[in-house]
Amino acid sequence: MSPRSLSTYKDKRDFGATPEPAGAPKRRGRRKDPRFVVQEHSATAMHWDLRLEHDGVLLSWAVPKGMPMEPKLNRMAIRTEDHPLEYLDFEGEIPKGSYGAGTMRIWDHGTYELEELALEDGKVHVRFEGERVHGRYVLVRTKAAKGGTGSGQKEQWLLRRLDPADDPDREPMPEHVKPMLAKLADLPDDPEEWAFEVKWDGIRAVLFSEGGRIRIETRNQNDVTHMYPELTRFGRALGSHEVVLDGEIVAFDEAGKPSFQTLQSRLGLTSEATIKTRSAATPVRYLAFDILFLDGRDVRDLPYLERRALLRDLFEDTPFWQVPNHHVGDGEALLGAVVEQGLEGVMAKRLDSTYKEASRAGAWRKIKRQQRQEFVICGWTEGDGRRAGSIGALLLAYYDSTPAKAKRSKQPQKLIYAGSVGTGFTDALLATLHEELTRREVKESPLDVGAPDPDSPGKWQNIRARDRAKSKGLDPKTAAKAKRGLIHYAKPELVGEVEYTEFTRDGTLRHPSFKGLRDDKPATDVIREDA
DNA sequence: GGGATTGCTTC
DNA sequence: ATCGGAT
DNA sequence: ATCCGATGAAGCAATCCC
Repeated sequence: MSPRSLSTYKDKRDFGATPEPAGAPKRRGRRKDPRFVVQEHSATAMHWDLRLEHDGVLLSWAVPKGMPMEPKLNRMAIRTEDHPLEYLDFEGEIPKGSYGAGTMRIWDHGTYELEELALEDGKVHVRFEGERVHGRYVLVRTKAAKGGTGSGQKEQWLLRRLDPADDPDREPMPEHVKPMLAKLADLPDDPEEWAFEVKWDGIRAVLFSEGGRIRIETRNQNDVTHMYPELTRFGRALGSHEVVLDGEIVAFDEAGKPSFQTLQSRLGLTSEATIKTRSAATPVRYLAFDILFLDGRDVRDLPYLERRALLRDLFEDTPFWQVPNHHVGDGEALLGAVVEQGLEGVMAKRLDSTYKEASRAGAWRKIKRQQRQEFVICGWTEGDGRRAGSIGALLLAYYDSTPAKAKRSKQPQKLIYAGSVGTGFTDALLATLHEELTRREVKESPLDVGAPDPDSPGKWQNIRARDRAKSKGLDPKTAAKAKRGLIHYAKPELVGEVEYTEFTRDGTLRHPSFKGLRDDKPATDVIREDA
């Protein structure tokens, strides 16, 4: 790489195809201070190009993560070929197939003062006077590159800011965030104090973006960035902004409805190939509903509405990332629409609330569209831990037809398994249930369809018994046997009311919770009511 | 190789 | 996820 | 207000096992 010659620059380009300037080395004008430019270059990989006017050309480095804005932070910089001076003003689209194809935008420009320039020694000290960058910086060639052989090898440098950050109040971006939580509740009585959003049935995801690159964490701070390649380009859309967003990763079914079930084929993937095919078959969308950090400012202390305003202006919606709407005041209308469309529910957020990490204290509420109906109790699983000797969960079922219909069609009623419920009872109720069910215990399963079958494997067997068996030192085989004894059946006489969100594809209840025994309805009248 | 089981994560 | 109970 | 430990369904990955 020889300075003052643009041969490398020209060799790499076809000036019939690219809008980039052809240029030639120029003699220094009367200009006092040399100029510099930082261009944001969305090419194969997002990066920034730093160029310094010197000796009739632009000395150039590609900086993958952009200009460091605070001291002590090293950013990698790859020395690239000198560019012509005209490139100081270049902005535009480099067409596909050309060298450096992609969008080039001027991120900052200005003048700089040269304090030291020793390219041979791998050392450049400058003081930038730009719009975004001002201060002293140093570029140092790394030892690794120095020892490298061959002139064609790219030189690796480090770019570092020497002066304190321009903004003394600048805060570091948080590395992890525990998402704020919502309390299950009804619509607030003072709706004018609240904003309402759709509750999206996906997975909670905090998105960090820095230097055009994103990182996505689940609510438990698990890194799932690589599981959603279709979101990678969101980083480019955010450019050099440093941001932390809170939102939801959502998949949509054929009908265009958000569907957790659909999303599930995207969860827990590790194989690169599988991720690729699944992301193509079932792409997800990132719905950003909050912003927690922006360009050196922790905005979690701003009230909800102000955060929403920042968020709305941060990027343009695409099919892959969007800012879903919020509605101030009218929660009932939104809830009505949500129910009508079969969505999961509504979030209510206090207009004046700040973002409180991991807090479920009530500034956010979730109002869920719950289903509830009666089910026949057909048995139970034995409990564990403090439930030992009592009930773990109740086996639930419903009849496929009413007694009248069964009579007309001369088909006997069939009991259909509907999953089990293991929460919602007080200790007292648990005791009552245990007694009532024990009194009705039978050997054979009363279930006709989807019945838990101890002799064939199935997920219904997935009860905590295996854990208990293990803690007793039993081998897995014995544990498997052991758990067969942990299901008890009962005459299908008791009727209980259960709240749930929906039936799964397999016909069992999602998020079931027990609401109480009902004795005002004969068991044989219990049918599925949701469809 | 493939089915069953277990582990872990999401909700 | 939901829930009850303990802290 | 928060935490803890019971419990639910479902999917993928790793391992077990024949």
